[in-house]
Amino acid sequence: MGVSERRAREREEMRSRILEAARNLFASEGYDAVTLRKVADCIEYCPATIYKYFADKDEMVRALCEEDIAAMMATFRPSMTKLNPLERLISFGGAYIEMGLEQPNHYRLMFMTPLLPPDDVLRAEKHADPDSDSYGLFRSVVQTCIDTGVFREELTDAELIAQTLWAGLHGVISLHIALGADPNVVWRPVRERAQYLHDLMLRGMLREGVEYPPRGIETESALTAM
Amino acid sequence: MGVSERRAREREEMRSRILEAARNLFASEGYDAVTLRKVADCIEYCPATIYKYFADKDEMVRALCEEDIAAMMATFRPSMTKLNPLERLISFGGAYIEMGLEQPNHYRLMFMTPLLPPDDVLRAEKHADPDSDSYGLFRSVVQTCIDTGVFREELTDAELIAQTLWAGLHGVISLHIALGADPNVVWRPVRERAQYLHDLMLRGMLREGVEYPPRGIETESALTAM
DNA sequence: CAGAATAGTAAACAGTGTTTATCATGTCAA
DNA sequence: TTGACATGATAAACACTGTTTACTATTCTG
Repeated sequence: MGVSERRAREREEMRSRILEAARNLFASEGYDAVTLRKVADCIEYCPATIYKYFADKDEMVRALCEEDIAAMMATFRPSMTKLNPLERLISFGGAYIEMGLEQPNHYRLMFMTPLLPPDDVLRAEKHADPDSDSYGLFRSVVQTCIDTGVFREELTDAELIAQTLWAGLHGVISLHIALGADPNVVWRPVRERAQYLHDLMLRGMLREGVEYPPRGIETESALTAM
Repeated sequence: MGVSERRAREREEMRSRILEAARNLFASEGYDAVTLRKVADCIEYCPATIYKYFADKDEMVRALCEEDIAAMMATFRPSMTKLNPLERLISFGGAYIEMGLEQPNHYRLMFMTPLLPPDDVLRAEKHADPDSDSYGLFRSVVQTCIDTGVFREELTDAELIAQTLWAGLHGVISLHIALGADPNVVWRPVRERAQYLHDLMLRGMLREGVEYPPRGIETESALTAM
């Protein structure tokens, strides 16, 4: 009965071939540049064939995005064990920033584009997978910081803290992606702004007596990811 | 020679009629719902006519957005004179948050969508107009705060401060617009998060001894705008 | 070996933003 | 007043989208 396994494998290979054809287009030119006809031409199949592997264009590009982002965040995981909770948090933020700046098209689709009303029950289960649930991982790091007394006494809501830190970094990244080329604003360097806001938020949250680690930690982990 | 004035006026009226037809569609259903054929049907003209008044769809919708956003921000201006610099800053932030939450489609187009390479020289001059340059106004409020000793001594760069505060608030708003309906995140109420991050940033910037004003100021000005 | 399931395709469908060629009309100088 | 001209408006087409349908082969399976 090895035939069904082979079929599944061939199917997976075809799926990957489609995604790889779309990947270059998307990463370099964005969502609109990914045309089903272009992708089909690239792999020498007809456009309708793609619908045998993906429900629609959006599902295809989102699958590709999730793969790539999960892969980038995965390269960051090993360094987590070597650091203390606060360093882990800082390092995670740094990796997130680099990810957004290096893959703006990915970032734009995943974090700056509202997803259609799901009406699809399969999505919810898919995200339960901790590898692709970066937010869940981030929140658990925040929880660890709370448990080890990193934050001020009154800060007990991991969701609020995680969402606030996320929003801050997301603001710098997304504003840079959307308006970074706007000539009407004299932008300060985006990494400096990200660093400054990151520091500002964390210092405002730290319990008195907890020392803020020197910079360089998140830079190292970002370098290993490149 | 009143004929050319009348012509210009008629042209402006027609322009307004187009924009008003597009406004409802856009505000309630977003960019993609604004179809040139729908707009044309609505005003009982043919689609090609719109091109006599706007270069393309993007210019049309952006013109509409700028008008509406400038109008919302304008309702906020009068209250500025009554407040001290720090209160003004806080009030401005509050108005910005309300604007983003009340007009998500406007916000999305103007602050979450990269503008095409301008290659158009007219745009630069247009934005010199201080009424539509909300960022310039905001930065000037920041500068006043610097000049009156609101911020810590080392904070002397109005651009950096303005861009950082903007990024923070933008992060909360844009993340809410893009992923606020994501069932995989247990979101805390968006206004509370905006308030918290706003406070967090400002408190981290305040000079020692400067007291942080109580809440309620920005709520009042937001109410007058409704 | 018959039948079901699947991969793949050509062609069409229903939209989109945009351009072109053409017509009508109101303006203005000769 | 008339002829030239600019302008507003249009019908029709263009060049694309994403997507669906009807129809082939091919391959596996009971």
